[in-house]
Amino acid sequence: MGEKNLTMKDIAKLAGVSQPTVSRVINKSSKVSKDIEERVKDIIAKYNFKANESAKILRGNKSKTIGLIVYNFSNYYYLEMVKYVEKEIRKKGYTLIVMNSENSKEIELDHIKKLLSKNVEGILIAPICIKNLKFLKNKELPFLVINRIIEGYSYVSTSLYKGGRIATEYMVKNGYKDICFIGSVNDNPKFLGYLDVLKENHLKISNDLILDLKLKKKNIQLIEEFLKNKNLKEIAYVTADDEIAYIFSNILLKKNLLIGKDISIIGFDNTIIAKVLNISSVEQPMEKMIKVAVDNLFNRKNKIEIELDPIIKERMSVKKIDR
Amino acid sequence: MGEKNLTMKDIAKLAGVSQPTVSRVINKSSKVSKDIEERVKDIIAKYNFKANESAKILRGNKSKTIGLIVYNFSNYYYLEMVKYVEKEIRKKGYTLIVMNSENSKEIELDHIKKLLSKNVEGILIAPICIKNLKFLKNKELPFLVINRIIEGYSYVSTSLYKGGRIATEYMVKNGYKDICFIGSVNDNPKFLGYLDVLKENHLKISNDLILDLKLKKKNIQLIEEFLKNKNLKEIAYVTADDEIAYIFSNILLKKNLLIGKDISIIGFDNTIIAKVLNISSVEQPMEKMIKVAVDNLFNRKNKIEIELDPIIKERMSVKKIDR
DNA sequence: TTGTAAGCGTTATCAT
DNA sequence: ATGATAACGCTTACAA
Repeated sequence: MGEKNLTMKDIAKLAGVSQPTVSRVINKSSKVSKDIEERVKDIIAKYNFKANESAKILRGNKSKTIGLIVYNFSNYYYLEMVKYVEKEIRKKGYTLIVMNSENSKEIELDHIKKLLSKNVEGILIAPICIKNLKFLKNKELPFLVINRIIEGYSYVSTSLYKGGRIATEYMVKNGYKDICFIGSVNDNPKFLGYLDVLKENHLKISNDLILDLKLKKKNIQLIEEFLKNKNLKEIAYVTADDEIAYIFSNILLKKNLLIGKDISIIGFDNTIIAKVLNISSVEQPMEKMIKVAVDNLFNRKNKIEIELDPIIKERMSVKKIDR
Repeated sequence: MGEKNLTMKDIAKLAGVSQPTVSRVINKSSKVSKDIEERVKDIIAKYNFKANESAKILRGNKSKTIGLIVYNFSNYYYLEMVKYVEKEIRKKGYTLIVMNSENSKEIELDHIKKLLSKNVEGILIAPICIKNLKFLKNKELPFLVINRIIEGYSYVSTSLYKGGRIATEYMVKNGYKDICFIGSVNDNPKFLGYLDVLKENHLKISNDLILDLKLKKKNIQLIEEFLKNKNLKEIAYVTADDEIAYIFSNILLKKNLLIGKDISIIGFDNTIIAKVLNISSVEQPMEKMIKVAVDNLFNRKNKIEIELDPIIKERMSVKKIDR
């Protein structure tokens, strides 16, 4: 009980050979006689020996580790990302370090520096600060922006602009003229997609139809205000994410308005929330995105700019209306 | 672009001092003259230098890293765990390696060996194989079983037995005599809690009330069978997790049975699913559990056996009935 | 106060 | 085919 990790030296002594020979057996880096190989392998198996990675890395070996930095975990979307990234890199024999920057530039930079000092082979980052990316760019380390499109950097993302578009187009196709956008408006491609579709269809663009807030419980009054004097059944709601759709729909339900019957709403991200809530949602093909990202993280010769198309996962939360 | 990571030697050269002096400045390990300190610090800041961790570890320093091994990520419960573990250890300046053993003993052992070779300072593990724990026990490394109670090992967990009890007692208190258990029965403390409460209250224990299956879509027929010839409105449903509650409730809803009105059901884990579904659920105090686990991972002198109490998060999915 | 040198556990380059 | 040895980048004991 309480044994220190064995070293190659220990294994070597147990096998009665020199330490480099153990290394040779493990790495098959040069010929070793059959009987010595057997002997060493047996001891390695018996003790579940695994060579110290720090020493290997210091010597110049790969760390077989990548880092994932996201700016929050409150959205289930990013938690799911952890699941897929771990799965995808494990296939390649890699290990995952997970970091949350909590929307802080300083924490994000700390994380990046830490990953560099840990000799990771690559970084996947959902960034909040371009300056930090600039710093990373000056390094030898491969990195890829995920889930955001940032000019001048390699990224693998889903087009949130297109997401905003297809959600809005979906409502247009279902006959709606008054289409609300609920969610953050600033610097939000989803919102731009929403606006463009309205313009193209000569539909009303009005502050009256735009609810720009992070929905919190204390905002219920604001929402009540927002809903006042509206013919609710003729309005469609495009939300910036499922969480918002959830909170919003909850409020509507308290007014005895039934989703898919009285109210048309579409979520974003197709998380477990949309599934359970049984509402349509714009799905970002997460698994595919992560697969593409991981595949491209290392083979990166040129800049990579991949923008995947979102799709709508339909769940009957939008009813057709006659115009 | 493409710069290699700097070393202390590089910093030393830039500052015109010896490499150990740089180390001294960084670690404040001994006195350094004011002006040299300034000079070195400026260069470190300018280049965002951070010392190579592999070298430090090899030299005997702490890795400031811990590993988390869980046996699956399909349950949202474990994804949430990632969030809290990362948060809790980040407070202490630690970094998190996340691994999924995918219910495989072999993968689990590989993960453990990998973490050892990476010189992590501790391991939190939701294990599937006691033999692997035994292996870990022979090492110097602190580790803690989370979310399971395994005799002979240190653990921080929530009592699933008590969880099964309070869920069942809740139904008893609400007047039910026929209480169903839905979920895996083998080696499941929740199920034992359920059984004990039924016994203590002299209530019917019958295979007719126990649905032992992992609910999949293809099992719908089995469920239909299960529900046949039952007076549904007089039965309460205790489920082994929210996911099961979700699938089950979906089936009930298709029969136009309304939760909280026609059907009484309680979930387990109080995940986002229960929240969105708006059903009561047995909550394991995850954040607290992780806090306790992380706090105790390193300060472990003796064996630690902490079993937290679950609580019921009430959401009106259980209606009282007259007996 | 500062520099020199040893050593952590590997891999790779030499000899033998 | 195998062993001795240097080097990776750091911390620490020792020398100056």
